[in-house]
Amino acid sequence: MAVKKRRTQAERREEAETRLLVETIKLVGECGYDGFTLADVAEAAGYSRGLPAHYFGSKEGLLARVVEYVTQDYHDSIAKNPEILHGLPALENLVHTYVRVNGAPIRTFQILTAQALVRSGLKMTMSRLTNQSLKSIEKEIRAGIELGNIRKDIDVSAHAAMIYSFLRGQLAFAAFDRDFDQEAAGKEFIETMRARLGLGN
Amino acid sequence: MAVKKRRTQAERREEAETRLLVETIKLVGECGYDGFTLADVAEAAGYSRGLPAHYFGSKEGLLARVVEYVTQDYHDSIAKNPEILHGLPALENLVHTYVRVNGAPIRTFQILTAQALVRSGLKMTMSRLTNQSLKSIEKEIRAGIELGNIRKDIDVSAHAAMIYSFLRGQLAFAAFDRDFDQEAAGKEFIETMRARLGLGN
Amino acid sequence: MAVKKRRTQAERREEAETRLLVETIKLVGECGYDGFTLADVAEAAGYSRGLPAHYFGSKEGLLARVVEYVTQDYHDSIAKNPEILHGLPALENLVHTYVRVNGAPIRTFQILTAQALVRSGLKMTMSRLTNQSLKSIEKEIRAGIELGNIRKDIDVSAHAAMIYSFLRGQLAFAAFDRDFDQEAAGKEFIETMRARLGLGN
Amino acid sequence: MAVKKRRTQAERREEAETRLLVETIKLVGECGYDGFTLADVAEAAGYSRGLPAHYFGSKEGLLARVVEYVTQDYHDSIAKNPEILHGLPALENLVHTYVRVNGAPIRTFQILTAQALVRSGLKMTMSRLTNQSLKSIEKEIRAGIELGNIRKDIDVSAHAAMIYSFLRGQLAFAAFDRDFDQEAAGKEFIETMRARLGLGN
DNA sequence: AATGAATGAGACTTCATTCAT
DNA sequence: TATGAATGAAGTCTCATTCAT
Repeated sequence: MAVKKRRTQAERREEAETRLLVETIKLVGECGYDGFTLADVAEAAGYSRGLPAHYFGSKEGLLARVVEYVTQDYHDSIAKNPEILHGLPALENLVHTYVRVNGAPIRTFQILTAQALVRSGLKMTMSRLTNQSLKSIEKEIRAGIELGNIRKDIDVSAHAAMIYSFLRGQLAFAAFDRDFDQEAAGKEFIETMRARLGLGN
Repeated sequence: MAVKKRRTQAERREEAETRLLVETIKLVGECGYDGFTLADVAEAAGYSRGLPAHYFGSKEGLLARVVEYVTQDYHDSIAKNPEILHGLPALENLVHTYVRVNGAPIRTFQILTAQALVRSGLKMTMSRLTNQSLKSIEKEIRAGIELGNIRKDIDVSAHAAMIYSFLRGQLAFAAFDRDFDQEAAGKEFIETMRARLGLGN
Repeated sequence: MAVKKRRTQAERREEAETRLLVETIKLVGECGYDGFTLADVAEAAGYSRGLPAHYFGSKEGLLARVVEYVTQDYHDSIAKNPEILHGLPALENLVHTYVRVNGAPIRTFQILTAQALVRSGLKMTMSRLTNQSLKSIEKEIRAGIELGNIRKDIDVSAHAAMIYSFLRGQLAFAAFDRDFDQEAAGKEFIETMRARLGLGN
Repeated sequence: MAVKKRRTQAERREEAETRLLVETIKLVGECGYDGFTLADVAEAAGYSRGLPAHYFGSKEGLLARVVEYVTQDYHDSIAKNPEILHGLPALENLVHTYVRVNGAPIRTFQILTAQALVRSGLKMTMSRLTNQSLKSIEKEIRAGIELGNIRKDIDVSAHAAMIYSFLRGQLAFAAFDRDFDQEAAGKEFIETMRARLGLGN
C-alpha cells in the first residue's frame, strides 16, 4: 500500500504521457500531421487542454516523441525474429514480418516519414531507424554467405538496399490500400530472393 | 487587334497560374503540405499577396491543382519509355527510369502521397495513378511471356505488385537521402529480376 | 480626387499604424510594459484584434517601434532649441526644455528605459538615443568654450555625462510624482551650471 | 531537543525563503519584473517548483517581499555613511557612495522603480524611499549651513532635489551601460557642488 | 484585373495556481 | 512539510479570406 502510494505520482505522469502518445498516434493516422490540435490530443486522452504542451514542450516535441515511440514499437515487433534462423531464412522471415504489419501505426509511420523530409528534428530519428534496418539486413546477408545458404558473389550493401526498398514500398501500399494483397507480393518477393540469392539447385 | 489583346491577357493569366503552381510545388517539397502560406507562393512567383486566392479561390483549390499538375508531370516523365522495348527489357528500362528521377519533385510526390492517406480527394487521384502503374507493369510482364523473354510460371499481378513496391521504396529513399545509391540498388534489382523472370541462362 | 483615391490604401495603412502606436504609448504609460495585450491596443485604436501582430510582427516588434516613435518625438521637441543660442545659454535652454516635458510620454519613456535593461532589441535604440544626447551636450560645451562663455578647464565628456544624468533623473521624478517641482530644481541646476561653467563674474 | 528541532525547522524555512528572495532579485535584474516564472526561481534556488507559491502564496506576494528586501538592502548600504562627516563633505561622500554602487541590484532597483509607475503598491514604497533620501540630503545641507561649510543663500529643498536627480540619473546610467564612467561624472559633480555650495575663497 | 489592407477565427504556448500524495 | 502532477485561463501569433480601391 505504502509502496503503491509512493509510486503513484510517477506512475500518474508515466500513464498520462503514454496515453497522450497513443492518442497522438491515432490522430496522426486519421488526420495527418497537421490535421489535429494539441487540444484534440488532450481531450482524446481525457486530460486538460494544456497538458501536451506542458509535457512535451511543443507540438513538434510531442511528434518527435511519437516518432521514437512508433519506431521503437516497430523495431520491437521486428526484433522478435527467432534467433534460430540466420542468413536467407532469416531474411525470408523478415519479409513475412513486414508483410503482416498493418493498421493505424503504419499510416502514422508513413505520414511521419513524409514529414521527416521537411522537419530536421524528425529526420534524424528516421535516419537512425533506416540505418539500423539496413545494417541488420546486411548482417544477415553476410551470415548467410558464411553459413553457405547465400551465394558469395553478391553486392551486400546494394542488395540490402534493394530488400529494404521493397519492404518500405510494401509499407506504403499497406498504409494506402487495405485490400492490397501483401501476402502475395511478399511470397513473390521471397521466391525472387531465393532465385537470386540461393545457391542454385 | 482586339483578339490579340484578349489572347495576351489569357496568356498572361496562364503564365501567372503556371508560375504560381510551380512555386507551390517547390514550397510543398521544401516545407511540407501545410508549411507555407499563400503569401509565400505569391512572393516566390513575384506577384502580389492576394493573387493565389484570386486565381485558385482557396488554398485547397491551389493544392488540388498542384496534385493534378504533379501527377500529370510524373506520368509524362515515366511514359517516355521507348516503344521499341517490350517484356523484360522494358521492365529493366522502367527501373532505370525510376532510379534516375530525383530532386524536388520526388519530395513533393512523397509528401502528397502521405497526404493522400488522410484526404479523400487526394486519395482517389493517387489510387488512379497507382493502378495505372500496376497495370502497365502487368501488361509488360504478359508481353514478355508472349515474346518469350519472361518465364511462363509467374504470378503476374503479385510480381507486378512486387516490382512496384520496390520502385516506390526507391522513391522514398531518394526523397529522403541524397547520398543513397539508387543506381546500385536499381542495378541489383535488375539482376534480381533477370534471375527470377528470365528463362535460365 | 483621383490623386486622393490613389493615395488612400497607403494612407489607411499609415493611419492605422500611427493610431496603434499612439494607443500603445498610452497603454504602456498606464499599465506598464506587460500590463496590456495586443488585443487591448487594437481595441483602443478601433481595429481588429489581429492587426498589431499583423503589422508589427510581435509585441516586441510593436514596442521597438514605440521606442523609436517616442524617442523621435522626444528628440524633435528637444531639437526645437533656437539656433541662436550656443554654449552655456544653449545648455540652460536645454534644461528648461527637459524640465517642461511631462505627461504620459515620459512615463512610457521611463518604462521603456527599464525594459531596455532586459530586452536587447530595445537596448540598441536606447543606446543610440543616449549617445546622441550626450554628443549634442558635449558639442554645446565645446561651442561655449570656443565662444568664451564657458571656462576652458572643463572635462567636457565628464561634464556632459553629469548634465545628462541630472536630466534623466529629472525625467524619472517627473514621471513618478506630478507634484515634484521640476521648475525649481531646473532653475537651481542652471544656477549651479553658471557657478561651475561660467567665467566668474 | 524539541526546541532545537523546532529552531532548525524555522531556520531552514528562513534560509529557504532568503534564497528564494535572492534568486528572485537576480532574475528580476536579468529578465525584468515579469520575465521569469516561479519555477525559474525555485530551480535557481535549488528547490522544487512548488515552493515559491507555497511560501509566498502567489507571485505577487513574492514580488512584494522582494521590494521590501531590496529597498531595505539599498537603504542599509547608503546609510553606512560615516557619522563623522557633516554638510558639504557628507554630501560629497554620498555622491561617492552612489557612484560606487553597481551590478545586479541596481538593475533590479531600476526595474522596480519603473514598475512603481504603474503599481500603486510599489509606488508607496518607492515614494517613502525617495522622501527619506531627499530629507537626509536636505538635513545635510542645513547642517552644512550651520557648520559654515555651505553658503547660506541656497534654496535647500530645490538643491536637494537637484542632487537627488543627479544621483538617480547616475543609477540609470550605471544600470544601462557598464562602460559608463561613473567615477568621472561623480568627481565632476562634486567639483560642481563645491563651486556652487562652497564659500568661495 | 490586380493589389494589399484589414478581419477574425483558431492554433500554440505559457504559467500561476490548485491539489493529491 | 514539501513535491510535482495537472488544470485552465489568457495571451501571442498566424494566415486564409474578404473587400475596398
